[in-house]
Formats: sequence, C-alpha cells, structure tokens
Amino acid sequence: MSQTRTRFAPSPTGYMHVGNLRTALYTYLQARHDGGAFILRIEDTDQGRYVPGATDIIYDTLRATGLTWDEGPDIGGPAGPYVQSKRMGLFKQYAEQLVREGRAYYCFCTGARLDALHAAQKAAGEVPHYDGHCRDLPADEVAARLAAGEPYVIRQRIPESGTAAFDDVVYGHIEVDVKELDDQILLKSDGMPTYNFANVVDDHLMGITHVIRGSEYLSSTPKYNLLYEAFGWEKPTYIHCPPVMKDAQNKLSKRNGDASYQDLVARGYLPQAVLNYLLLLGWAPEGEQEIFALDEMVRIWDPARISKSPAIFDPLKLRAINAAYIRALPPEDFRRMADPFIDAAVRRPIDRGLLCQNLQPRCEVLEDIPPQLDFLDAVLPFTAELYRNKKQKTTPESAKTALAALLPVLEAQTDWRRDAIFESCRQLAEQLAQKNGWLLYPLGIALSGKARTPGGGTDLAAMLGKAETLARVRAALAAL
RNA sequence: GGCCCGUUGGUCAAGCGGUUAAGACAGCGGCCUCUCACGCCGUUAACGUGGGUUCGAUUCCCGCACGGGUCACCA
Repeated sequence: MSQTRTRFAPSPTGYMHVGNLRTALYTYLQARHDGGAFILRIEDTDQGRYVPGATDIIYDTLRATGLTWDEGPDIGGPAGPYVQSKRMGLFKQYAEQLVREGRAYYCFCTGARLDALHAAQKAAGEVPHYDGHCRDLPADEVAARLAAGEPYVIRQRIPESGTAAFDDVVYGHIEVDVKELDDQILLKSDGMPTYNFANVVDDHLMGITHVIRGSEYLSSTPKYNLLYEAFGWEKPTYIHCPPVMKDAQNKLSKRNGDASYQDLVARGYLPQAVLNYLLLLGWAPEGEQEIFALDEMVRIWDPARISKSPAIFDPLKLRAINAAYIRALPPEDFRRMADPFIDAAVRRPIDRGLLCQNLQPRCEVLEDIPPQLDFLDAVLPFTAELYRNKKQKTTPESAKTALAALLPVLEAQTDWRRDAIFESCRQLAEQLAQKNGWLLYPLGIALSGKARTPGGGTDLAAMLGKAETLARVRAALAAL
C-alpha cells in the first residue's frame, strides 16, 4: 500500500463553513494518523463567485487551527499546480483518451435540444436524463462535425447494463444499477472539465489515496468509480461524512450565525475549542474523554467511527467545550485574549489581573465579558430591593447597618489588596457576630448596583480602588 | 417521483444477539461560597413502527412511516 495522501479542496467563497472545517479536520487526521501527506487544493473555478482575500481566509483558518498542509498553492509540491484554475488545460487530453477507448463520446446536442428533452421527460413523469442521442454516432460523422467546428461536449459512456458499486469506510458497500446513471458531461463545450471530472483526474494526478467529503457525493461516487475503472487507475478509499445540520430538516447554512468559523472566533470562541467540538460532531472516540489536543486527535483517529446519520450543530455544547478550554488557559493567555473585550466595555483604569482572575471562570465565550462589566464605568440606578437576600439574611435595612459599619473600616484600610480588604472585613463580621455574607453581600451591591458580578464585594472594592469604593459606599448609604 | 442513505434521551453519542442501554452537553436538586460563577455530588430522560429469524432482539432480514441526499454544459 502506498503512502496515504489526502486533500482538502475548498472553494474560496470568502468564509469558512464549520462543516467544511470539520471535513478539513477529518482529512488532516486521516493523513497524519497514517503518517501520510495532507494536501491543500484550492477549487477556484467558480469564477462568478470570486471573492478577494478568500484564499487567505482558508490559509488563516487552517493555520489557526493547526491543520498544516504539506503541499499547497503557497508552498508548492510535486503534484502542482494546486490551484484548480491553473490546471484547466490538462483535462481535455484525458477526456479524449476516454473517447479513443470507447468510454466516452462526443455529443453535439444543443442546449435547446436538451432543454426540450428534459421538459418533455418531465412532462411524461420521467426523471430528466440524457437520451443517448449522440452516443452511437458514426465515426465519420463525428469527424466531419468536429472538422466543421461544431460545438461539442464529451460525455461519459455509462455501460448498458450491470451495476456500479463501491465500498465506503462509513457507509459500507453501495451498489446501484447503471440504468440509474446518466451519461454525464466530462468536458464542457468551452473545453473546461466539469467538477466531477476534474476531481477524479486531479485526485489521481495528485496521488490521493483517501477521498474524504460530504455524503452529498455518495450518489455520484458510482460514476467516479466508473471513471477510475475506465482509466485503469487505482481507486481511492472513500470516506463520506454525514451533513452538519441546523435542525432535523435543515442543513447548517451560511444564514445561520453559527455556521461561520470566522464569526465564532470573532465572538470569542477559541480555534482549538471549535475544532474539538467539530471532532465530536459526527464522530465519537472509543473512551469517555472528550477534550483532545490536535496531536491526541491524530493518535486516536479512526474513520470507521464516523457516524452515518446527520448531526445537529449544538451551540450549547460548543459553548461548554469552549468554556472548558477557557478555564484551562494559563492566566496570562486568558488576559491577552480577554483584553480586547475588556477594552470594549470599560475605560476606567482597574486592576486587570484581579478582574481577569474573576472573569476566567465566568465566561464560556469571550463575548460574555462586556455585559458583566457595565457597572465599572457607569453608576447603575439604585434599587433598594437588590439588598434583600434571603440566603445572606440581608434586607435594605440590614444593609444600611452593615455598610455603616463597613465604611470606617474601609476608610481606615491602607493595604488595598483584595486579600487584605477581605481580612479586615472578615474581622469586622466576626466582631459583629455576623456571617461574612451579611456584611459583604451589601458591599457588592453598593459597588455594582447588580445582583451578579464578576467577583465578591471585596474583589470589586480592590478593582475599583479605594476612592471610588468609598464614594460608592457613601452614595449607597445615602440612598438607603 | 426514481435511486441511495439514515432513524438510541432535548442535543452529540457508546453499543456491534443476552448490558441495571455508557458518557458528555442542556435541565433539575444539593454542597461549597463575600453575589454570580467555577468545582464537587446527585438526579430526570432514549432504542420510530409492524412483521419475521432466534431460546433470546436496540443489535440480523423485510415492509411501513419519518428525515436527509441525489437526479445540470454548478461546484
């Protein structure tokens, strides 16, 4: 068996669909698991959809997620070029080779004839298909029409009878009657190959051993296989993946916010977390572990464990996995990633180290940060009822007592580090024979005006600084 | 519509003839605690349906239902 070679062949559409990224991941894992090569081929022949910078998005995404390629447009390789538009000249000869061998034929049918044919078939309740009009034209007629410069396409000659079969690692043995297959066009009238044809030829020329793609190609794979046979080329191992769904009946599409990798990252999902989630979407490891670094994924990869049924993309599970990654981040890394989100929400200079320490366990996605910080710059409206808390045994009245007792202690506090402030407060609570919460819950409310904050009362005090803390406590006292 | 594929809790899923049918997320309850979180503990919840085969079917076969895919000079 030759060395494994896999390829990821995205179209530069300007964004990376998470379903495509999952395919890239599986393709990468297959290559790395086997110690083979992972190839990047850009399929840019859809000229109408050319988007500037789109190729960079592909590069950036693969780099950010660590899916490094061994051959590709930017680094070259022995099977180049790796941009499909630069390979266009190479297909005609292969199509002609098939014609010489009787496995394909010239077809001069006009678009108008085909439209009428398909319309008639449809009207008759049949499936539209090519009727073989040019399938058996006499050789001299073909030669004459070609010489006359008549436009033509080249069609694949599907056998008259029998079955076409292939084996898929995920779906098993699949067999169809060749009567179900149409004499598909290989080479268009402009001399360019159709996607299906270009794919087969490119994959062969690039030595691709494992074709990993979405299950929407399951139906056309028998025709692919017939082409490999017609050429006498070694067939690849097929690994088809189920689609990623939005719900039970709709695929996850560009319209759904969660479909775009870039959007997820912009919102504060970590590339590795997204990748980890995608690994698990339609594939299951043997054990119970769910969090894997890329090198672990490579080690445990087994394409036979890809599931056959469509998988619904679950944003909540993604959040949970992202949360696990955020919690596992070294504090300095979290700080670096959180900074832009903090910048967006607060201008007041505060102790960011302390803030981040409090934020890290409180956000599942970085975009959770700004809403938690709205009280730092602005003073939220006073609400007496916030001071009522059954569990802490506090009421607006008790809070007033607590804050009044707290104020002189805070005024006298010189060491403004969180632990020092807390220690002073704890001692005060002890003197008053009250629970810490009775004393400090009101402090948190007074400093934030919110029932939920990233940190307790003394954390907020430390973050805000002494002057602001005293001012807010006095204001609360006056309002109560 | 023809053909192909699929169907285990709300979601991702393990299972590959005999199991108390895993685990994770979500939900719910609790513990911890200066709020909320984190963490920890516990808990609710599933084999689409009808026939077979078998001593025994979630597992094998057939039908049905439901869902997806595919039937272009698109990729």
